[in-house]
Amino acid sequence: MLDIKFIRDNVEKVRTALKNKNGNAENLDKLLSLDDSRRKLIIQTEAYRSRRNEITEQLKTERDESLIAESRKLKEDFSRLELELGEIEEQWRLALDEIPNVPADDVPIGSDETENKVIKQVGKPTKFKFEVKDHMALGVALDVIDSERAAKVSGARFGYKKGPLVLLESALMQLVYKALTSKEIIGQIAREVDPKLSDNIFIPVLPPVMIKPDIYTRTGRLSPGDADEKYKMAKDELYLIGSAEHTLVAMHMDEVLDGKQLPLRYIGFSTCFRREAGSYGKDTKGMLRVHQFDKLEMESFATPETSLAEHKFLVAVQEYLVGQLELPYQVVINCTGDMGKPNARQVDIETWLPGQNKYRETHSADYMTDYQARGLGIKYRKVDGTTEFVHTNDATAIAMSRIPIAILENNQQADGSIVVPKVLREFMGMDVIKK
RNA sequence: GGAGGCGUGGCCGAGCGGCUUAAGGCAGCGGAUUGCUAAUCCGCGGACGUGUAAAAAGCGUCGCACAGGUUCGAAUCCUGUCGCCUCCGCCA
Repeated sequence: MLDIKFIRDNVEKVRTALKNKNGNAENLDKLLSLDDSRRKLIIQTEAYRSRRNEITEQLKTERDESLIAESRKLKEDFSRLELELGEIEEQWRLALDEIPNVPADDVPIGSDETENKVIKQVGKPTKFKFEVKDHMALGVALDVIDSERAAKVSGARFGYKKGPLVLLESALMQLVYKALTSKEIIGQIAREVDPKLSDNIFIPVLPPVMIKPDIYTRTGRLSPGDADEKYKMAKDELYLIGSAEHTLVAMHMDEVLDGKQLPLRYIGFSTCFRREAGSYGKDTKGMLRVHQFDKLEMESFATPETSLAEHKFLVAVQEYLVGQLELPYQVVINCTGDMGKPNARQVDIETWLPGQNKYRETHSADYMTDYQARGLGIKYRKVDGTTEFVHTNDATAIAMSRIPIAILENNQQADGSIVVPKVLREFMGMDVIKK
């Protein structure tokens, strides 16, 4: 959430942000009116409490029936006020949660993904001397993808991945762990972004894949509007996470971190669950958009001074990984209408998919400033001894259904076999995937 | 799922109806003192409201897992919820 004081002092800025992010401007007016009521009620209830405390203080030394009567009377009167305050504060809180983060200055203004801006292209779309197949045609022929049986067992948008494809995913994981826990590699990538940036390695984490509703809300990732996108366990009041980010960022909630250990970087692996409720008819064939996939996600807690550089660093790590795999890609800065509610800035990496003859999103990097940290109560102790909210960043390292698809499609041969990227061969124990 | 125990500030830990303004200690930060370091002494630590151009000071309210209740008054008593620990049961 945003700081209410910031909202009060920057109403027009927040209003513009809300409009640019396709939010409802009425939410802000509602919040401001609730904020006004809330403050008035606080002043009233505090006056009552102050008087009650005075009475209590006097009654410490001697019993006085008239004071006791006054205190009783006060309680009757102000219990009604407190009830009202409680209701207003609840609505105030909900309204505050609905206000999105303010986009960074360089974020393009636009209403949907068509207005995202390509800021960089690396490599060229792969050329073939034969007719290109998509990952489903390749995967079925190689007997490494089976979505028909998955449909019988679990429904649409699921898949069985088999054989060398499983080894390929395992190899990708090992590549990520090896790179992200290497001081040399991380240090080098960091220095190229900003010479002052830390070379702290990423700590591997296997986080829970279920999360409590209130914690989910506090991450800024569960609004009434996007609840439809989440799977919920009916009996247990738990959601299945859509990304390891959700339980990684919440790992340090209500904590005060030691400023000296920042940036605190994690690489989390988890299965991700998405209902894809609003995507009927999109990417219906194949494994590009599925209900369940595995993903390695980077999460970083940094100081406000370094967080933007940290965001750019995470994009650089993504580029390093895609570069290692020798896949053609482009870097896109998302426009205001196509970024998440908690984001101040969002950069996507789109990898070339020959089967679709298009660049498709394989990575996303989210710069949240203190928006999530405020909701989750994550602070750090500064050198002067005071505390402040940390800034959070998250970014995809490798998303499993999509990068293997890119490898299958970009590295296909005329005979339907797949050349394994050089960096994965040692982990996979094979150079070519063939029937 | 059953039985018992326990949740106090960044950490440890006392308090078990008003003497608490949450003792004391550790760590951190600021200051004083000091050839340096160390030691010692003093002060500060959260949230909200008010205050301010903005801050700060000051003032007030809250804050002892969370939510209610009893009481003139609750960290302390009562109820519910959550979490952790021990044992039993189940289980990869």
